[in-house]
Amino acid sequence: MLTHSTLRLGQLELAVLNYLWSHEACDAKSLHLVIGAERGISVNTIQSTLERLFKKDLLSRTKVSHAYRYKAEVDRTQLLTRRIDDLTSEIAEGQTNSVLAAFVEITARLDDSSLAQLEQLIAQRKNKDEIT
Amino acid sequence: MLTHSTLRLGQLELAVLNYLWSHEACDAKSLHLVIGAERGISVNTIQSTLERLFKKDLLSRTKVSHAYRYKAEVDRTQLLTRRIDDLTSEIAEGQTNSVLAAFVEITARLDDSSLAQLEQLIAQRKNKDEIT
DNA sequence: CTATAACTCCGACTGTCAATCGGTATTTCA
DNA sequence: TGAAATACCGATTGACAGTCGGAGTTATAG
Repeated sequence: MLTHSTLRLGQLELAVLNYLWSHEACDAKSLHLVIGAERGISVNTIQSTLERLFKKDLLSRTKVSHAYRYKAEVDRTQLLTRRIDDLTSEIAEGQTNSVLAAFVEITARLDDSSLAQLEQLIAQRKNKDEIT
Repeated sequence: MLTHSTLRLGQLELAVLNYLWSHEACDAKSLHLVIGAERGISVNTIQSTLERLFKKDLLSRTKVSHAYRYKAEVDRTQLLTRRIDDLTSEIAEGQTNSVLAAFVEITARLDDSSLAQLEQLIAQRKNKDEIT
């Protein structure tokens, strides 16, 4: 019994998501032009990948004429949060101190501007909590 | 061509790691007693899993009599850091701001003091840079 | 209104990898 | 030296992403 409830994403799925995170809604055909053609894969492969991501609720779609236009339903931060949450339950088993230690480890490698950005994000968050 | 350079770990591999993170070095037999028996799997399965983790450099081993004793070679924080780094390159493509936002999001949910703790660590870091 | 082009959807096949375990080789110790 | 314990190899299964062909459906041109 292999119950992998954890969200798994392949290379092509990630490429699609990454593209849609910085571009407008696309149909399979135009996505094939920008990420499929250079890989030498068919439009159908892009199509299947889009459907899979749709079924995973990571994309939404609307029919325009006779083609679907796909759009990212979750953003980078949401997906990262979800994946890190998965890691937390898998690896840290609820022990939060290891998670924090990893965050510190990673932030320690950042440059000054990123560090300042992080400070600002924290300040925003603290502010929001106080208001609510 | 499916080049999944990303480190992937199954349920049993994680169970083994989690156990070894909080216990002394073990051989396959004793590990089977604590995590294998309840799952109704054979000692050989534990053995294979240990070997796989060893090949992945996540465990080290020393021969004691005619059995290997396995010990975790990386700790929770190191593995978390590595996996989050993987996510960063997969999902964030080097853009750190989304990663930082996810950190803040997760940290904020932990408990009241964690966010302040993270903030303090950043302040220390910035201070250290100014001195150097 | 119909034929064709475009698109969707389903199913099949492949490759990868964790899980699983049997069988054989090897090692230790009585 | 032989029996018991252990390691190692190989085969099998199951899950899932990637891949694409073909059948079915829809839209638009003529």
